[in-house]
Amino acid sequence: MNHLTYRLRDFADLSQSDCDVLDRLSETNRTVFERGSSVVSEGEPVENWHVFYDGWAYHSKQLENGDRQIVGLVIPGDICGLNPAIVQRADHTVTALTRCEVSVIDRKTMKRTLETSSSIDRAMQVATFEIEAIQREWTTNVGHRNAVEGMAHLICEMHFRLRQAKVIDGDRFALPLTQQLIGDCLAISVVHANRTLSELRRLGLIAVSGGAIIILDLDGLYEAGHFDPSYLNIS
Amino acid sequence: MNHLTYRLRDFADLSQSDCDVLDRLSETNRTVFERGSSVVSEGEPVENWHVFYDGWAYHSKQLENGDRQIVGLVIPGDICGLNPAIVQRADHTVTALTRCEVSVIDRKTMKRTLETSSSIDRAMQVATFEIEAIQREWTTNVGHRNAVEGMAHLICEMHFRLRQAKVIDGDRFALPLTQQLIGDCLAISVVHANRTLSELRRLGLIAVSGGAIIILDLDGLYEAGHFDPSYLNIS
DNA sequence: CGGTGTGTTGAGTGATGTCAAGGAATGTGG
DNA sequence: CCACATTCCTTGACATCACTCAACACACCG
Repeated sequence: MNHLTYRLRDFADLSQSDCDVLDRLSETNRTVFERGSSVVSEGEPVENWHVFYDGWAYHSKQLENGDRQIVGLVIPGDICGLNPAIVQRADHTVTALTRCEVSVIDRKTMKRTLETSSSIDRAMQVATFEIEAIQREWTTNVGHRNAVEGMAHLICEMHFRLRQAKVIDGDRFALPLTQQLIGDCLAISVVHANRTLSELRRLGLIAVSGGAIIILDLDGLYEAGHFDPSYLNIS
Repeated sequence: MNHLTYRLRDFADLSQSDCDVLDRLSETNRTVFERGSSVVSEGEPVENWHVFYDGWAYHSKQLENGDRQIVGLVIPGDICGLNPAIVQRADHTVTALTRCEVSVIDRKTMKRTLETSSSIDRAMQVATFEIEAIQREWTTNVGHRNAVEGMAHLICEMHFRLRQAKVIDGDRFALPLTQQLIGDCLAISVVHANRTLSELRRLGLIAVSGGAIIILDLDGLYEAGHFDPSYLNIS
């Protein structure tokens, strides 16, 4: 069983044959997207499903003044929420943060698969709803929390999701985001992102080393970010 | 055909029998929620589908410090996005802004209906994705736009959705939100919401009269809010 | 007719943005 | 292995948007 299938098992009870189907599905049409390249572009037709076998990406919306709001992060094993059966034109862009291996599954194949297995269908729906719940939390994070709280919350979320997805198992993880991009997640300027990160270090909550975040005080970080992971366990 | 069914026809091709089914569905179990009452409460199990035949509501998340972020507005004919087939516990609260007539449809009945008609199934999925797209736009609105832009955007969105849903047909509509609640949508304080509203009036974009918004200059308002409705037409 | 929720306005404060400059890290071609 | 470019990080000074506190006006309602 590959790790994508493994991941989707968290979302629904999958039979052995479901798992085989998913394994095959994720291994065909494996496409590589280099760091910085667009997987889906705002305004363009959505033709295929994109399932991230490996690599990170971000969902962003472009603003008039050149700013960019990041509306979601994709980690290995995530599906990209844009459902080509429903969405005609993408309302946002998906960009690879690292080199990504993506299973590009065309609409029809996926349709047939979902019709054949209600468990897989359910797993995809649950995954979609998790994205939705995360989105609501982000609105809250960006809106009502200050920079320190928001950044602590973001780090907690990524740590939790990475552990849940079994991508990591300790309190250290690579975060392939520049401070500019972190700022775009939280809707703060680069300069302020930098100061806020320093503040979290000063508080002894995290350390940073070569693009990796080391969580020094998880409880403290949860508290600082008012992080409550229940939104990540909706089903 | 009742107006709820009429609304869902925007989302999928519904046959006459689909419409009949929906009519019957929305007319059974019609429950009234008085202004201020909770339709769904954060943390509690989600047992039923809620389809708003009439009335406004808001989705909100409670914060530690007593603040509240409104993460979405429900207008007549909307479904409440919480899908009881997927979501076990609500990650947010849904509260009636006006007296609401809600069709409360239990999970099993809906399941049977969705299995019977793929068009209805599709309509519900499209409605769900529209909510998701709106949510992304709100994250952007709250994050990267200042108070004037954000408020202009919010008014544009509601005006557009109300027209799309055929709830109104002119440039005037009742907005059953106090300035406190408007502030909670945009993540600004009441005081600032008040000043921002005055600013929009001063700019000659809108007028306010007894809880109703009158749009004086729609193009100007679109521009002020950088409003582009394409996210509301995803399918 | 007083109470309660809502809207309005002023004054002072704080968080975050902008601009600017330089330093560290990383990659590339010679 | 070095020279250089580029990207990213860091820090300081100053500006601004939005917040808080506070007071009062207004309207609806029992």
